[in-house]
Amino acid sequence: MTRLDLLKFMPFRLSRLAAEVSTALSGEYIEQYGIDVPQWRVLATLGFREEPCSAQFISQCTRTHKSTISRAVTELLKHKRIERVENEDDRREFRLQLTAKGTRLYEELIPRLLHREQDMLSCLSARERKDFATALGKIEASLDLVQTSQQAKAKAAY
Amino acid sequence: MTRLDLLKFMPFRLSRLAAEVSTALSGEYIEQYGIDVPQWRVLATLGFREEPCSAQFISQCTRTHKSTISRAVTELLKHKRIERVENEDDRREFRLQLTAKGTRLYEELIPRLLHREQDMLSCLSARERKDFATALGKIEASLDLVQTSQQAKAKAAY
DNA sequence: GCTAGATAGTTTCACGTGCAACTATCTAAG
DNA sequence: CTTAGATAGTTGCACGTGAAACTATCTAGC
Repeated sequence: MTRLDLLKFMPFRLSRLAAEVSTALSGEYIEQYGIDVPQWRVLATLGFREEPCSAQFISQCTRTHKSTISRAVTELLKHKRIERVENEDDRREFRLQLTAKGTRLYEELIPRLLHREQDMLSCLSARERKDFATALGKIEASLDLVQTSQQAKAKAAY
Repeated sequence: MTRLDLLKFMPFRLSRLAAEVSTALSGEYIEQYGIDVPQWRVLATLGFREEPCSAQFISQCTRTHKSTISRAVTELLKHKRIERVENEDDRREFRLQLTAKGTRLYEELIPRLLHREQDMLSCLSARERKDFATALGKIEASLDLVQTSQQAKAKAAY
């Protein structure tokens, strides 16, 4: 009889680890500002890029369902952390960007989160960290998860 | 201004990868039998161990909320894939075990899932796979995620 | 042997999310 | 110009999940 140790089964380990990491992060910092994971993803995308982005673009970049992004955007708008700019060329689409308030929030959040990430990886040597990231990249690629911003733009454009 | 590329941020990558792997697995095989992830976790735990386990034990092993396990157990019982054995020593607790039907299901599922896992990791060399698993183990350990069956038993016992 | 607190498991409730339907707008074909 | 189909974004709905309350049972202290 073939058996399977769940604790050594990669899908389970990934799921467990992702859940733990996510709650560790959102619990300590994100929740503090009353923003949840989807809102954080919107902020992170807008903060990282220079140009304003459409909701569609954010949805594809972050691989988050458009309705989830829509609700996150609504919430961020309500708290004036982002703002919408009408797109003259296509009035279905809105360009989103951080407000001054949103930028401050972003700049407060980033160092903390990066620090947390480093904390989490501090159990690995520099070499191990690099290899781990590379392996992750290969798996992502094989699952067709690698969405470059170029591809997203291309997709968004079509 | 410090920036953060979400696509290179480990927590995001883990979350995305875990979600993708999970749906790939559950979509193709688990859904086929009408069992969801929590039910699969119960089956996997019961199938892997020889002795019947309590719901509590499964909850701790799989790090899944006890109410979720409770619902999964109810569903599995309904379809006669597992059965309950009264515990004479402690009548609050029920011991769970696979039925013959459940065992057949388990034995059908395991090879497929293991194959899927290998598929997923086929983009890595043997060495890379080993290193990846080791790194994952270190991160799990640093987050105190490593729940050995011994610890679970100890916890369950107290 | 009673009582207070702990524990196993269930159930209720609130909430976040994906899907599908919907509105508004754009584009291409005739 | 009109119409059919595509696309951006929103909303209603169904569902799964975690927290907390609840029931039944166990254990320790008196």
